[in-house]
Amino acid sequence: MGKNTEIADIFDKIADALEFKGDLVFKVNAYRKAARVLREYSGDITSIHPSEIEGIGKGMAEKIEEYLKTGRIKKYEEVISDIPEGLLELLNIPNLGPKTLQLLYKELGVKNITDLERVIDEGKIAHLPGMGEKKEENIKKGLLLYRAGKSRIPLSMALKVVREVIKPLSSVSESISPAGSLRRMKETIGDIDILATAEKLDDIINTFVRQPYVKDIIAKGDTKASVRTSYEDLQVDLRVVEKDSWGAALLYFTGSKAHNIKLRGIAKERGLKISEYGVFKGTKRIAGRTEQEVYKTLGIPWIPPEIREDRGEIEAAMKGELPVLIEQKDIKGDLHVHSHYSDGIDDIETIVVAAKKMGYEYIGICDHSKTSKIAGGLDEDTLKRRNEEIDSVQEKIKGIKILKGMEVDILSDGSLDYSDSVMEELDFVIAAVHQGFAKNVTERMKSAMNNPFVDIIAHPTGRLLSGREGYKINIEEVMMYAAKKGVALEINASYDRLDLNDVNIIKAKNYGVMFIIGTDAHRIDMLGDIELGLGTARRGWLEKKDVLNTYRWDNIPLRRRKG
DNA sequence: GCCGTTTTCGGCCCGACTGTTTTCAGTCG
Repeated sequence: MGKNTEIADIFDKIADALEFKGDLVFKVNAYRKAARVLREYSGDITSIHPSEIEGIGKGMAEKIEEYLKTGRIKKYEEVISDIPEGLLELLNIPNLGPKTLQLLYKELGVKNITDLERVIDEGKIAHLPGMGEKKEENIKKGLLLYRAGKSRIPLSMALKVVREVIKPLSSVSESISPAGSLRRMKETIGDIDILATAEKLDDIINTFVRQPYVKDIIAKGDTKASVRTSYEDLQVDLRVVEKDSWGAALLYFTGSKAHNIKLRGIAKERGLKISEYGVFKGTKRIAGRTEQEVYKTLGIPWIPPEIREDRGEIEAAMKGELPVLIEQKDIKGDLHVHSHYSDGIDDIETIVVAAKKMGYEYIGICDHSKTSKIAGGLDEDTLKRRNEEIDSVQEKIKGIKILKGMEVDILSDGSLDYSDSVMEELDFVIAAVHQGFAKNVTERMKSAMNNPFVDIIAHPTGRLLSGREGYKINIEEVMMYAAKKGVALEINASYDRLDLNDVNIIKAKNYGVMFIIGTDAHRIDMLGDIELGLGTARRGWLEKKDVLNTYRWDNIPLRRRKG
């Protein structure tokens, strides 16, 4: 874990503690904001003065320096000194906020989750001032959810669910769109947000809560309903608005929260007020039908949802320096597809036909090398046979170039799984770590990059969204070396990887790294995962020129061609 | 605690829904 993250975690804990104690909301927010910007900061915190970062002032900067020097922050130790360990953890329980927790602690002596369970069982909460039967019931429900460990689901699954959820609502809606973190293509999704509009607003709400996928109605009002669905217990929030508010509501509901807060702050400075109903001058609505209209009142162009994270996009928009983000139509081919020669399902012809159908100009067949035995890695003879088959399929199918690639293992001593003479015969090589995750990975990757036939490093951090931590690696060092050597880093689009992720992409781009977006498809229906990789690349501010597989094959700036 | 093209003091995004309330606090997003 980097220093940035360590300090961010402490700031978040300070915020929890202060909130619990009933300190000023603005102070609490200041700590939360500092934690967020620190966590996402793309530079080296030790090489600048922290207060240069927006959201970090004198006080925070002092605490950061204190931590870098001594490894601790006194303020943190002070604020938690009189709070029992494990108490603040209870703030993660839905429907249980700081005020209620403070009440339970003071009046009933609740110090941990066991205590909380006990006072619920004994029915003690309902008798407290401001509490009642229903509040107690809601806390009980929240505790069950918390126990179930309701975690975030992968973007790919959320995209599938949202299509199912929207289907039956389309006929009663005039417009309907996913919003929230799903529209921003975040790698994992907490709950699904949907915005809709129609002549009769309550029709949509009523249709929605009656769907067979609704397991439990959490809340239902005139303009908003929340339900728990039978899809993995996923929560779906539906909000309906008048047509004139569509753009303002879509903006508001898409977030991120930090992006909205900044926009609203800027509006306020100019005597305007932005809400989900529109932009207001006094009581007069001056915009709101489209997102473009809302941004325009602030004098800035429309900002793509994927970068609405308050990571400098609003400032860039004001200066007219928004990136022109990469799009699906820019992708000329997929360079990371496995065939049945290793651990893929489909034969080469099937893959090529599918790739052609996607409109690609080329497709890179990219199997595992010999050491990856479990994944059916190819020895030199099998590789030769595979390449001959590629030649014969190429004879048969025109209009798409089939490339001979390999995902070559980086071995535990940093050497590569094939000799140079084998790799030289290939169109391109992706080098990858598949074993020894804790063994000198940084050095091994650098050593692999010293080989002139290595064009790309696959899934550079090795993390899996489903929980695997990834390599023990200094990723900044790898980025710098990749930039120096002209080796591209992969944005692996496989639903469980999305590696590099958004923040690392921004960092790598700043170092001058080039990228590929590869699906790592093991069957042809996974070629569509390119959508996930594109979303991630866009979240990383990438433009067409940053990504190798947007170039035509004859002028793709591969390392081996640059000499 | 942060911040400043009205401000170094006095602001700090805005609203829906729920449950407890005779006018509002808490939680959530």
